[in-house]
Amino acid sequence: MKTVTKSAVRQPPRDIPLDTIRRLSICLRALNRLKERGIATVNSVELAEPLNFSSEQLRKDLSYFGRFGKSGVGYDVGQLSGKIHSILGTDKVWNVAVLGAGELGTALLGYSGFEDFNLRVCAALDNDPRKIGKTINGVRVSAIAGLSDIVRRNEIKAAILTVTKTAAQEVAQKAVACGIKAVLNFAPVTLNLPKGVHVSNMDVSCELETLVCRLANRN
Amino acid sequence: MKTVTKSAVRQPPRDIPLDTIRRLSICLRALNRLKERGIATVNSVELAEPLNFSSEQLRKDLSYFGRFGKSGVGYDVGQLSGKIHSILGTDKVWNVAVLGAGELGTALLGYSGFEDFNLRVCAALDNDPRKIGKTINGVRVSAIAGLSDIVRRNEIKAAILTVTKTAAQEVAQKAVACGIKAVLNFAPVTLNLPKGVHVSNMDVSCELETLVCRLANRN
DNA sequence: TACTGTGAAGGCCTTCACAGCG
DNA sequence: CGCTGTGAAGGCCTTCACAGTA
Repeated sequence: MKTVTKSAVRQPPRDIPLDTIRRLSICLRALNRLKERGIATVNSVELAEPLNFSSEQLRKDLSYFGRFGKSGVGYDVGQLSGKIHSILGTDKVWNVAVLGAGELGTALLGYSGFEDFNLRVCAALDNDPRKIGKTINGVRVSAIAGLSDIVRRNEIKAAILTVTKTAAQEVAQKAVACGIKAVLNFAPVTLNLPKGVHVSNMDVSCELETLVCRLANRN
Repeated sequence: MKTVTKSAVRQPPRDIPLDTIRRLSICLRALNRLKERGIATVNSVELAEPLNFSSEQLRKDLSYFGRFGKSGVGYDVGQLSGKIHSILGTDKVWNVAVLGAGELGTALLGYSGFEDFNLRVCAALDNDPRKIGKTINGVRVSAIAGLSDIVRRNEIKAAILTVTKTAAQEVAQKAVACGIKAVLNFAPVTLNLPKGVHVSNMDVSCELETLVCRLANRN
């Protein structure tokens, strides 16, 4: 017999659109800002519109996971925030490694956006002897050879790849061999990694180019 | 009467999927790598598969703009590269400004991915007096007050926003007032800008969170 | 023969419209 | 009465399947 508490986060019946997860992440961030301002209740229009998506969209996204609102009222900010944390799996801290301690890696070690999601960059790796041993934003830079140990000790499952495009594929493979299951790739190359490893590309030049293309076509 | 040269890049009949443009950008980069290796001909399977999309997809993407291949053979690398350049509007150089000369802005001033698209970061702006006047990667940092002049002199239409989340909205608005028509936003906030201004979000924490979410749900 | 180009089919996500509920 | 939650409709993009071509 299956017992489900009324307010539990429902296990989604089928695959959730990737964009749903993205929108809920953005909502979570917005909810944190509302909390900081001491706002206790919000409805779907007030929440969604400043984030540039529709209230129906938001309600549909949430409906995959349960029923979190009050008819005629809206959502309790703290409660909804908690629910979305459960949905996203950020109710616990996730440790993350930065691979490549160049300028981009350094920037990410000081990035202010991770806190909303309980993401903690706890390791930085590089092969440049001049960087190894240095401490950047409180994180000590280690040789990539030590990755395996660091991954195990900190239970790291995800890495941010900020090495050069020449090194990216090789370092990514090494990371996967060390147990990394998800890679956020900043290098302007397409990684080819085993099935089951999740890759997301932060392709700066490609994204900028897409913007420019729209300008070029005046639309 | 409408005359169209056989090999011209066709004006697309309707709105092109955004992902089509993204895929063609990635193709262009791959074509450049093939050129460097001296490879003259490529077919749709050889081109698309290493980029993790299907050959049908690639052919469909291209078909919005014309017919560029040879049946039974494939595509001429140099020629296709040129066609995609026309499609993307990168057959001329586009100047871009970086708003915020912190670590992330600095990283982007040294980023190696822009060349494939004829994008040139030619200006860096910041309000920190300690940064103004410094030269980073050959680009002099100016005060944001000077943005309007710089935009006009260099015909800049697109900017990369790397200021803090607190300053992002204000700086973006200022940029739009100076004539910027497209913004690549790295700050972890949702910008609200006038209609007609193109915004693309490089949301590092949100994207990393989406990866982690997939791990958390073991799928 | 081998690969391109493309209508048609299919699938997935968003939008609509409204029933349900406090 | 106001706002949520959700089936149904609609639209857009991808995939399929194959006709066309050098």
